Amino acid sequence: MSAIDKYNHISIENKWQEKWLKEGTFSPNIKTAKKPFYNLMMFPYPSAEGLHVGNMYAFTGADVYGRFKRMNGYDVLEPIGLDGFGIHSENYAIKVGRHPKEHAEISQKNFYKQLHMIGGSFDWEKTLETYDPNYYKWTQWLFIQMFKAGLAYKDRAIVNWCPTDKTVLSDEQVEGGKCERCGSEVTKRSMSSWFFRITNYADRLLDNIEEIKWPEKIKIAQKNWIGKSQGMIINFKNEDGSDIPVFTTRPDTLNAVTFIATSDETMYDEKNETKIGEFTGKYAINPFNNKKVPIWKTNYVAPRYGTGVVMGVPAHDDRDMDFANKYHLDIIKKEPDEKLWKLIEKNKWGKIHTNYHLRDWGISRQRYWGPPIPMINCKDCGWQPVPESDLPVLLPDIKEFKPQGDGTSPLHNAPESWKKVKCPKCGETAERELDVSDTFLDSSWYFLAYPNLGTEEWGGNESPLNKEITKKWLPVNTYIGGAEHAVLHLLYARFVTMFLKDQGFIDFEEPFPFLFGHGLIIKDGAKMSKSKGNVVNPDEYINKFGADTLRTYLMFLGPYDQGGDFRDSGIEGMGRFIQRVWKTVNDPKILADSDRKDVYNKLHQTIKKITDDVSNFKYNTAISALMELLNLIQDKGADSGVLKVLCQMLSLFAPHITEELWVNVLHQPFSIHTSNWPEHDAKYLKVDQVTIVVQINGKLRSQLAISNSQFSKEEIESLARKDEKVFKWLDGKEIKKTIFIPGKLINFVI
RNA sequence: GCCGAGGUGGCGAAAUGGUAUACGCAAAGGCCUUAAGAGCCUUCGAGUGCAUAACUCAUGCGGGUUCGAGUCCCGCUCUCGGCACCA
Repeated sequence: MSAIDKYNHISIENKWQEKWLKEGTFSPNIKTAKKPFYNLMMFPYPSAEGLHVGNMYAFTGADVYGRFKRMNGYDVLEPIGLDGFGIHSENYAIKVGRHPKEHAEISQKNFYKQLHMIGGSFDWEKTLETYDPNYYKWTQWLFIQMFKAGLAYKDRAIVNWCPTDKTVLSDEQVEGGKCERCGSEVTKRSMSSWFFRITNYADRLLDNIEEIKWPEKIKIAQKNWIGKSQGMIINFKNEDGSDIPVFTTRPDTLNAVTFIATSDETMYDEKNETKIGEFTGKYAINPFNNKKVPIWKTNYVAPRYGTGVVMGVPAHDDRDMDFANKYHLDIIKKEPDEKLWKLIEKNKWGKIHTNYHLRDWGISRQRYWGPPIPMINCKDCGWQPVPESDLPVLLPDIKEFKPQGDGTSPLHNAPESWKKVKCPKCGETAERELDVSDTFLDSSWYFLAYPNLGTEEWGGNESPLNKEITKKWLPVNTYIGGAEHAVLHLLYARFVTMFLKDQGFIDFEEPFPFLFGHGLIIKDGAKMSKSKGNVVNPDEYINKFGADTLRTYLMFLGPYDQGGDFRDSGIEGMGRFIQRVWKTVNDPKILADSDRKDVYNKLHQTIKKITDDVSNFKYNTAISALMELLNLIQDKGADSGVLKVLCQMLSLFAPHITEELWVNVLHQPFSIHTSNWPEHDAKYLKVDQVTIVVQINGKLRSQLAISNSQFSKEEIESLARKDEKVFKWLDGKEIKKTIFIPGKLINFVI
């Protein structure tokens, strides 16, 4: 390598990160931006170990896109912050014996340090943390708006209870009967909790799915979760004449009902496929034919779906059939009758009803590390919201913050002076709500906050949203994240956005019209997990190879929407590529007179390909095109114009080394990241030397090198027939048909 | 069970219905070096073959459409994700 030094990533990456920060290179002017483009990656929660390579994969893929838009003339806002409130952070703090507040400070420092190291084009003037009182003031404000609109209510209900985290969970936070955070078996408990009426928005949440550009699988997951099903509620009669309402999507099978199955909260088991039942000794009367059918208590009817009672139709439902077989109940084989629908309505035996799987969002958490729910209970006036001018309700700094386990919140340990408060309505002594709100409420609106940080509104009391700025920057242009939030964050954020629109605070109702779901990074063919000991820590690799190499490698692994397999040997190869770029651009010999024509053709093909690929998030093929270009440059030489464009294209993936080359080797004005994205010149794409493929019956038999791609079918055919290899195949055979595709191939059918 | 994404060299992967295996990794041989490392050059789907001649066979399996199928259609199968007694 002689005269040219090996690239030293440590000093150079640091140097440019500091320079970008100092110059505000990636901080658009929120007020005056002409072409605003909001490029957002899903909010990270700072985990115990710090930034995970999976986070880095997500952020880098989003960052590449943001850089591309910036170089195409957009004022790109790419903010980052921490979703640091919540059970996850709190549990870790408990584990290491720290107060959550103290732990948050430590992990914030570490997380932001790592986020600097990965070289994202973040706007460091626009960071936020959900545990910052300036932020959760508005989370509490949002709760109050919900309450004022009649969409927040407190009710005693059967709720999901996680015995390990010692708190209530929403339906969305229960996955296959287990807590989505800690994996413990979730139990049921009757408790008084706050709920948001997300079910009021079920139809809009469902209908709008058609209009948003999201990955199909995420859209389907939301549709299934909302679970709209149309049917009827039919009233069977008890023997005393009272109603037994039954929800069914198959009223046309009312003529084949042989029993009634009721749910039982204590018997119900989501995973148990063995049907258990108990005859109640009572009978119900079918309104259609006045037939008496037995009423059974069962474990297979979901208590919180429909009316919690099902009409048993063994002939048309496998579950009912299993049950009837087990307990020797009647089976009536009758054809379904469409006319029954009308008959039921006409005779008022029942009415048309739409049922949803979606249920109201349980917001209360019996934990410490969250925003206190801003409500006050007065024995005379009932529940009253905290006056908005009194927000935020600060989370009291208490020593006994651990979850209690008896269903009460740790805020019971707060001083009386905090718990007792004057009723905002009558002024008498009243009590604060002691639960905190769900972490997912914090993250349901954070994207609205970033552009509004620092505005007059943000510092005021009316609403955190400046109308003009919000209109300018929102909705989010590209939202990038994993599919694991399909029915959690993504559903809540849509709901909250719709609500704020209805309240007149914003004028759009879909927060993320475009969502790109990236794939999952695995290690050596297996999912990363602590127990397997194969978790990739990005710091190690950044120290060893540099952020540029790691970023480019992650984007090269495979298609961005499919994820990829992280292998140590692979990243070494990418390290070699980055070193080769350094060496090539620094090499004075590369500028020597050379076969420029081939290089220019390749360059312009590459510009076109990379522009197309990056527009479509096909980063892996964009990088391979850059490798091909570099290979050709090494082979044939290049002028500085070619080298500049090479650096610009690579800068999306490897921002530091390319800045260094741009400024200090190619002597271009700072910064490469705000330079204009290159455009391809069509004249270089016209290839004057083409290869025509000659096929016999669709099989490749020969190739013709042709200097003019405009040759006619006749000219090509005669050239092909003269070809020795082709002649051998055609000799003595009758040509039935000739297929010709200009500039590409000719196929003789014999 | 339902829904979604997939199955291509030793490996990660690429291919608007038109040259399958680009790009990279690993491997082998060579150059350089006192040596090692780094770097550079060459080879690299399987088979027959002296061959860098020619041919045959290969994109999970079986059919089909087409001059031509990894790509489109039908039927299987396996893997990975998500949902699930939702009536």
